[in-house]
Amino acid sequence: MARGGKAKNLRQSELARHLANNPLLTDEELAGMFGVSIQTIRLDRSELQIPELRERMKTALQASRPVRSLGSDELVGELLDIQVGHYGVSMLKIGPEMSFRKNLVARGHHLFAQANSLAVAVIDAEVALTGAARVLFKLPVKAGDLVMARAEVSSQRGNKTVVKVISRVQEAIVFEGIFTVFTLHEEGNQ
Amino acid sequence: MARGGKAKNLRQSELARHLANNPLLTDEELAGMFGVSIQTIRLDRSELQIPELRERMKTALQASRPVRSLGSDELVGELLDIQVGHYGVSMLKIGPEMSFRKNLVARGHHLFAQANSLAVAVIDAEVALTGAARVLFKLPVKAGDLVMARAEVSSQRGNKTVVKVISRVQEAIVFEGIFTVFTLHEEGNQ
DNA sequence: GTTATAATTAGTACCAGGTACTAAATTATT
DNA sequence: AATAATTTAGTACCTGGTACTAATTATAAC
Repeated sequence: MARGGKAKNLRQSELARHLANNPLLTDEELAGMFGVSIQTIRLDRSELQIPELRERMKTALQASRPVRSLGSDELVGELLDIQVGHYGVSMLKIGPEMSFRKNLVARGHHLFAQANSLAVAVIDAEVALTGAARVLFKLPVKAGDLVMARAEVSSQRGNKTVVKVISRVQEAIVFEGIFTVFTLHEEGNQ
Repeated sequence: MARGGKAKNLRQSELARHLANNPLLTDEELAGMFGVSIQTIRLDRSELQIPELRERMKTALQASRPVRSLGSDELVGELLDIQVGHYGVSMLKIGPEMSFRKNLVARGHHLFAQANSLAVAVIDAEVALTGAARVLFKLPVKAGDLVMARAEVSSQRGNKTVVKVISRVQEAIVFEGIFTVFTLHEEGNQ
């Protein structure tokens, strides 16, 4: 091949795609997949500014840890301020992985998760569970946005607490929710 | 040191703790931290059956990926059946990482995410966004449970569609939601 | 068909972070 | 002092690279 370099471009974009999906692929494996030499893969990577395996693993690990986008952790987002029993504030940075691919609008359940976990965190009890919620997605949130959620306990009777959460992106209200949370005193299972 | 080996035991348990918190530490760094030689660290690791850096990174990455408990994918759960515009069914297996550590009860937003993403998937449009939702968490769901969500389009006027979602664990209704979803025709950004 | 250039492949020296092994030195215990 | 546990040293080898130089092959343009 020469000047055109269509095969090269195609291979490189495929390569970038593969590595984005699976950062654990070695140059040798990639060379096998594309039927080219290891050196070619290394040239491709250097042209595409894609670092080596170990670096990719590191960044992939770091990306998967600190943001705690959703899933394993108790709180979704970063807790900025809290006064248990009264209010709490958390911040969530919307990443592209939290958004629809087509338009990069954040998927609703991420905003819900931030608000829900904040509402539960604000409750002054060992164990608290959401019993009901009413939510409004007032404006679309886009990847890159920083969502600030503020939860306030608005009433508390017995084991039933109502928490209001308002989430903003730069002053604009993007989400509102009213969460009814029930507290359980230990052994709160069934 | 000899028979007792208190210093050794202490160092080894500390080492295990450190590596659990941060799998990226090299033997050299660990040797520095504990003031011993690299060889000692390697002996410790082999006695503790702790693999080398690269392996640790791999397993840490895999642990953070495959479940996709929430985040990157378009649909939360596994799509079992769908008739776009009418109904959809999805299944979600609740893992311990989706639950509160204290009582292994699933955190509400996972059920919400399953229902929300299913409601959006069921809509017959390029782009659909949740505008509002009313949800009820009727029974606690525990780690290990298989949640079946069924979404049905209950009304459609203009760009506004109402979808009802009912989630069950073995016949028992654990979640109900009414989602108001708005469709956008391309370029649906702002 | 020849030629200039792009693209690919080969080869070498070097590096980090290891494994696996052998052997020596150190330290604690009795 | 003798013995056993522990630690350190040293060597050969491995993977998955970087960085560099040089040779080879393909292709478009003339």
